[in-house]
Amino acid sequence: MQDKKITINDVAKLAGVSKRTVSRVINRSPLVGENTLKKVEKIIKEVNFSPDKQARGLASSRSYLLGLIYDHDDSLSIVQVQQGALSVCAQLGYELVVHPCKSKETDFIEECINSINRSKLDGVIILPPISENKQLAAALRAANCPYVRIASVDFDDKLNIVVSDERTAMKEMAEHFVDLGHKNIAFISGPLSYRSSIERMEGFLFELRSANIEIAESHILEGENSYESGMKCAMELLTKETRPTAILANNDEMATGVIRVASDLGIKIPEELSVAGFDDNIYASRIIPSLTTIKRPIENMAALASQKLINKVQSEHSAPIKLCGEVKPHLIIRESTTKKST
Amino acid sequence: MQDKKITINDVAKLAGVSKRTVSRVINRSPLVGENTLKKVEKIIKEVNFSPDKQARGLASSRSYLLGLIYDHDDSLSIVQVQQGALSVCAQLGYELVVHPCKSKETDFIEECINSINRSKLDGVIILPPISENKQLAAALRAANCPYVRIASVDFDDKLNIVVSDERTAMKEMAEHFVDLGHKNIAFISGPLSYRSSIERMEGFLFELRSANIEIAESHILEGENSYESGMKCAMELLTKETRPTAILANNDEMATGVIRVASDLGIKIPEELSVAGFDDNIYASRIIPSLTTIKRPIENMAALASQKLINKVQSEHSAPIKLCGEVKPHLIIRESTTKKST
DNA sequence: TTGAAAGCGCTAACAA
DNA sequence: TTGTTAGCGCTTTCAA
Repeated sequence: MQDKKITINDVAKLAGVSKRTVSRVINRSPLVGENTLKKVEKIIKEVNFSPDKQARGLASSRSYLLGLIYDHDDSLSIVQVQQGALSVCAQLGYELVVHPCKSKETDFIEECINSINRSKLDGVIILPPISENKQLAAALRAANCPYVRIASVDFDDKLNIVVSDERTAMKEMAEHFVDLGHKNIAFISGPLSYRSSIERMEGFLFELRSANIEIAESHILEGENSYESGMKCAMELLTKETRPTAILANNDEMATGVIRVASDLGIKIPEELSVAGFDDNIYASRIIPSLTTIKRPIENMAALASQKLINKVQSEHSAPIKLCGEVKPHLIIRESTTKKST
Repeated sequence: MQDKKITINDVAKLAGVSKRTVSRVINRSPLVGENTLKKVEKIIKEVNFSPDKQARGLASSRSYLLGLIYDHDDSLSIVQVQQGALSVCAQLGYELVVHPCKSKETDFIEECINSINRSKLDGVIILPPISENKQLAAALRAANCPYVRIASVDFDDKLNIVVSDERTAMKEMAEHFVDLGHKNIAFISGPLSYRSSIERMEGFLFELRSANIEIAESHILEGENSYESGMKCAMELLTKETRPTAILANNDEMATGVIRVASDLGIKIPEELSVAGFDDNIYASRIIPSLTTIKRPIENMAALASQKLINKVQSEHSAPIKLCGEVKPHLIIRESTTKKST
């Protein structure tokens, strides 16, 4: 901790160049002679110099802070997301600031923007479902705050969004249901105001139709993506005269609610009822029966989003950014689904 | 967003005072005349001025950034913790930076300290179990970085720690087991290198002894707090000749593992086996059967920790800090425990 | 109780 | 390709 007081001036002196040159080296400016570059870099290493973020920020009006905006109700996978984002941030000298917000309150956008301004965040990553919020995106643009949205559909400039193809993933799920011989299928959608809900639903229904299976309208319920909502919808579905033999829920939370209700009603899963979800949240593999679901590679998506964001933020400066993995969701088959009983 | 450029100079001019005076107002210095104070505060409100954190930080070598240090393996309740901390941070103008770390890697402490220095964090909150790490605390002290630890025992200066009385909570649990008539009880502890594991175990065993119940040594297993570890221990316990009628695990994760194994072995919970955990994590109420457990008010603890930390950071400056609620853990009885079958 | 001036450590014009 | 000179917006000596 001794070396904390080393400043750009010290480096400049030691290297026998000007401050400005050191600054150029730090910022990877191309306008530095090979020799000077080497000399300066050597000194920097030797004295273990790292530039002061605040000073840098004050001078260049950047903060090296990235924000993570998400709805605080819907934060189950937030840990993985943070991990993914951090893996990139740490590498590139950015810090991650968390900002859960309450999308139900009317002034949440204003509140977000204020907070961003106060901390001068260089940019933000927005998680679903508020990543779909148009007003938020517009406000961000107005405030001149770069953002990257994580979403399931391509509703923004390529540079502003990381998408996972949930529609196709849902087809896999539908195939799985078909393979198992289910015909009397029910679906609990997410709120239809979300594009992702529509995507998932359409992907599922479309593929089912290709297999000549049509879900009765009464077997499609609009849920709210919560456990409680899953229970409510399940109760409705499972007390019908002709009960479905398989239920797909828009997410694992709701699927968990379905399993709960089925259990309470004495309906055996998967023997009498197949249930599946979406997300592969932490508990999907641990509940009993373990849940067939679709894994969303949310950690990778967050990493990718960070990369995109930092690229934008650094625009002119060149930054060597490693690209990271796949963002394709895929089916995971577990205990909660099985062949339709005959 | 218009008002972004307003600086302390503008305010000073408008109020007809010097920069320095405005600064005093901002920092709640007592050396300001009543009238001046009012005048300046009025202007500040009018023009919606808020001081620039970076400039402030650069000048005063503070960052208004607090760090949250936790082991990235053990991050299930991290969301609540963040919430609690943020509720306080936001109020007092601090931002929260997340820092998961890998306590298993040898240089994790160095890595932490580096990261703290780089971002000039004003202080950090350390979550269990690494809150118990002595070397980490020592390194923090050496680096002159204020910290507050969240823990289950009082092993540091009052100002540096927020404790929840887990020992007493465990007594409640023991009473519950006794009330249910269990005598053949097993316990899966956490790693015994953790003080919290010891606390919980001793609290439990002690109270049991008061009721003249002694757990056989073979019925006390040391787990690792993970789901998998819970399964492993459960397998051992449930395949013994005389199987326990009740199992308490050191946390919900392990309890979930126990439930899984019992289910696989065809042992009915709670009829044939009572199971309980500790933490009341997100899923404790949702698994089947729902889990009897002890709720740790982790959100409140985090809020309290933030308050303590900010108090330390601001030492001389007076800061109006609302105190927040209880940090007493308590028993929650759900489906997974019941009377010993006769 | 207040103010003037000198930085905090860096980047950004503008020259050279 | 490099250096000089100003600041960024605030806090902090030190005087008044």
